[in-house]
Formats: sequence, C-alpha cells, structure tokens
Amino acid sequence: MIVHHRHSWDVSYQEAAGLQERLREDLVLSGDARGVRIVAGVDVSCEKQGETLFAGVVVMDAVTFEIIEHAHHVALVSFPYVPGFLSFREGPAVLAAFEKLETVPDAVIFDGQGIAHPRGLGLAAHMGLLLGIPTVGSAKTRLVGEHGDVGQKRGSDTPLTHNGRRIGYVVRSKQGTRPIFVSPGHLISPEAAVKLVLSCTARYRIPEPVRQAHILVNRLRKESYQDR
DNA sequence: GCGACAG
DNA sequence: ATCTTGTCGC
Repeated sequence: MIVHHRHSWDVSYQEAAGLQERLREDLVLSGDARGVRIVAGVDVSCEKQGETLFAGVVVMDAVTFEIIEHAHHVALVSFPYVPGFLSFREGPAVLAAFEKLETVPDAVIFDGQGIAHPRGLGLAAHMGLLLGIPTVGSAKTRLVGEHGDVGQKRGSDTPLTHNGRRIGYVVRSKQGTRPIFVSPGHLISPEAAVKLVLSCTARYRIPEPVRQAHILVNRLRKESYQDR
C-alpha cells in the first residue's frame, strides 16, 4: 500500500518530542470496529547483536483468522531504544513493510502503545497517522497511566487514565495470564479498540494478527543466522 | 536525588 | 527486545 511520509526520522530526541506533540493533534479518536473484515498485525524483532530490525505485517480475515497476505522489511538500526520514542526506532522499518503490502487492511493492531504514551503518540498512533487507516495499540506492559484491578475472566477490563484523561483500557485477553494494555491509535475509540482486540483474541493472550506477525519476524531472524 | 520506563 | 537451561505447572 502507499505510505505518505510526512516528516524526517533523522531528528534529535528534543525534536522528536516536539514532533510527537504536534502530530498528536491530528489524531482522530473516534470510530468503531464494526465492519472490519480484514485486520493486520505488526511486530518487530531485533537481531541479537542489536544492529538489524525485522519488521513484519500479517494480514488476515478478521473472522476466520485465515492469513491473506504478509510482508516484511529488514533494516539497520538507526535509533536506540528509548522509552517514549519507540516509533523512531521501529517506524521506518514498519512503514517499509507496509509499502510492500498489496492489501489495504480495515484496521491494524500493533505490538505497543497507541495514545497511552507520554505525549499521546505511541507507535500505533504514529503509524496510524502515516498509514491513514484505523490502528490500535496492544502492549504487553504499561508505559504510562494508572488503573485499578482487572477482573479475572477473559474480556474483563478497567480504564487506563493519564493526566485525567481516559487513554485506553487494561484488558484480560486470556484467563490466568497478565492483562494487556489496549489504547486507540487513530480513527478508532478506546472502546472500539478493546472490542477489536478481544474479537481477535481467543486462545492466546496476544491478538492473533500480532501473534502471527511475531512468529513471522522471529522465523525471519532465525533464518538470517543460517546465512552466516 | 530517586524511581519509572512500550520494544 | 535479546541472552539463556532447566524447570515448575496447567
């Protein structure tokens, strides 16, 4: 699919923070997940020596979970991991993978935060703006925000708030496992984001599209070791 | 100064 | 995230 790059990635932390605060103003935090027939999942794996990134995107039927298409991109690391600036590390590789994708999914789920971020622009939110389609953040751990206890049953959730604003939900995607942190990225509401994630989750804690993307990039990384 | 801190 | 063996538990 066509990706419109609207800014440079070669910036300092201070410039990146300012960019995030400006970009967040363009986010649309409304929209529902109804009608999502084709959903994509994204994940990135880092080579052990830490110089290469493997970005993968898996497109699947939102109902049957049948894989429709997948794409990936291998890139050299050009930005360190710094909490709050993940999109500047993984973003370029993720977008390159989307450029190789023919299918335009109805929504995309990322392995990371949406607006549940210090400046309201986590990976999923940032990518949503550049892709122009609904995106959701599904993180395995918390970055910012406060929340109460989550029920033990699958499907239970509790609000995640930050600076007095509801930025997402802590969701029990699977009974007996730690909850996941779901927040809207772009063109979707917090509630719809949770509905979409839960509809894509059944047997495992991680949403199936993201889980498949994780499997893809890990396979790619292992195969790269064989070539040495 | 101290603790927190997506992947 | 990655490194890394075995091991405790459903």
